[in-house]
Amino acid sequence: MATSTVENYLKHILLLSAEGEELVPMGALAEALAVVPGTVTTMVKALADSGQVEHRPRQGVRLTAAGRRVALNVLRKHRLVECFLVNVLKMDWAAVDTEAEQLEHAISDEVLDRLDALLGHPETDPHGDPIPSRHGQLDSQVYATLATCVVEKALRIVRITDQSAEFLQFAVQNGLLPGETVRVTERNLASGLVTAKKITGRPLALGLAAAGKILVQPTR
Amino acid sequence: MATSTVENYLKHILLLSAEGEELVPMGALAEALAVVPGTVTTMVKALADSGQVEHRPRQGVRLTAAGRRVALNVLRKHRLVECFLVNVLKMDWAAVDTEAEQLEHAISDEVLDRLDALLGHPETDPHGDPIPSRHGQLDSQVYATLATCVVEKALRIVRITDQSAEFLQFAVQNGLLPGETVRVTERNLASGLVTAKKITGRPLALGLAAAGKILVQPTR
DNA sequence: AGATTTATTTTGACTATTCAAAATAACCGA
DNA sequence: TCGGTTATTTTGAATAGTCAAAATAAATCT
Ligand SMILES: [Mn+2]
Ligand SMILES: [Mn+2]
Ligand SMILES: [Mn+2]
Ligand SMILES: [Mn+2]
Repeated sequence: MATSTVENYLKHILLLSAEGEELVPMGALAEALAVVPGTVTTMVKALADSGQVEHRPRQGVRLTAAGRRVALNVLRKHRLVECFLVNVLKMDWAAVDTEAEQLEHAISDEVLDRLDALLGHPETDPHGDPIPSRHGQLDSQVYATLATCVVEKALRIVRITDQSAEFLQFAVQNGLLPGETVRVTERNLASGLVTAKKITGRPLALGLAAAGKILVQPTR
Repeated sequence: MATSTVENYLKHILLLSAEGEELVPMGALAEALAVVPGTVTTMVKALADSGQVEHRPRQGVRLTAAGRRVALNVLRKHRLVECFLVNVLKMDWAAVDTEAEQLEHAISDEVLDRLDALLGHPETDPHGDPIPSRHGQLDSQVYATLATCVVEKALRIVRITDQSAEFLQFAVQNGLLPGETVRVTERNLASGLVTAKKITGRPLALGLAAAGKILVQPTR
């Protein structure tokens, strides 16, 4: 029923509202969807009429329960498709987001379930992003990032939160992949510079913004 | 570039022009696409403007070389996706056409190539329909059907030319699948009745129209 | 408070795709 | 050759989604 435009709006509202409550500003949504703000206002009013979102004029949007259900299903498709593309078709880690952006609207729930089984019910996609369960549960654990973690401690990378091919390529080239172990050796808030080191490797310098996109966890 | 609407128009024109030359009547196209004839006239004129088809007013449409290239690529996607759904995901033979109808517009050429390799470069889809090659070659062999074949001779089913779930379910239930061997024991043009028999099985009666949808080949 | 900047909404217009219904052309039998 | 099907095209209108630019409200800064 929902067009792929509607699915994209709902998915991005979900993604931009980190956990549940918050109102997503219209401008942020416009930027995420690459449309002008006026377009978002128009569409959001339509989505509100169909009961998928709540629109607080001048403040932002938030998903209704119905809208959230749709959004989670689309997100589940997106991430499972990425798993399939990487694990089965051996596609480039950095390229699959673009592919999944289309496929998430084209696969049925039936295909979704079979893909899920084929892949062995994965819990995260290739970038470490959690896959919503078939019943709409989404892991919302908060992780430290290379910009906020303790210094001089070995940490496991769990997730890369930037889907752009450019950033992902940078990550691959420097071995910053989910599962790898790193240690921040230096962090200078003033200069905005973070230095990280993999167990076996030369020190790597990156800016605070980039460091903040790499989520880590204590190694157990 | 081409929207999925455009891709569907081109694909159906290809399908309706059996081999190359013939003009496809506007009405036939309208029926295949499940839109009213006026819509087809409008769209076909637009497709002609963009150089994908040639429109002979009051006579029909035909693909240009450019349009044919697009159509073959979509058809290749459709049929390879069907192979994937049946062979890898073990989906119902009768249901995959509907799924592929969407997926054919969502997968990239890159994914297409990898699927093709994963499947071992199949030559036909699960219904026996030939898969266009990566370079646009489409097998156009003409086969006999249960409505036209010689009587009392063992023949191998090579293809079922009706994508509807209804007909395909009927075919499965009676074991009329590509690869199976059948023999027409009786054919009465006047009554429009054909009786076929599998090696191991009771005689099966079907109408001429249905019989014409089952393509066969001499067993070698 | 008053002026300025910034975010959001409105307005008017455009593209793509579709339908209903009326107009027209082509074909066909008598 | 005329009148009646039948197929196709036209016309007018609708829906979904989008943009540019102007209007407005809210927030921020003297
Ligand atoms: Mn998408
Ligand atoms: Mn991802
Ligand atoms: Mn299609
Ligand atoms: Mn098929």
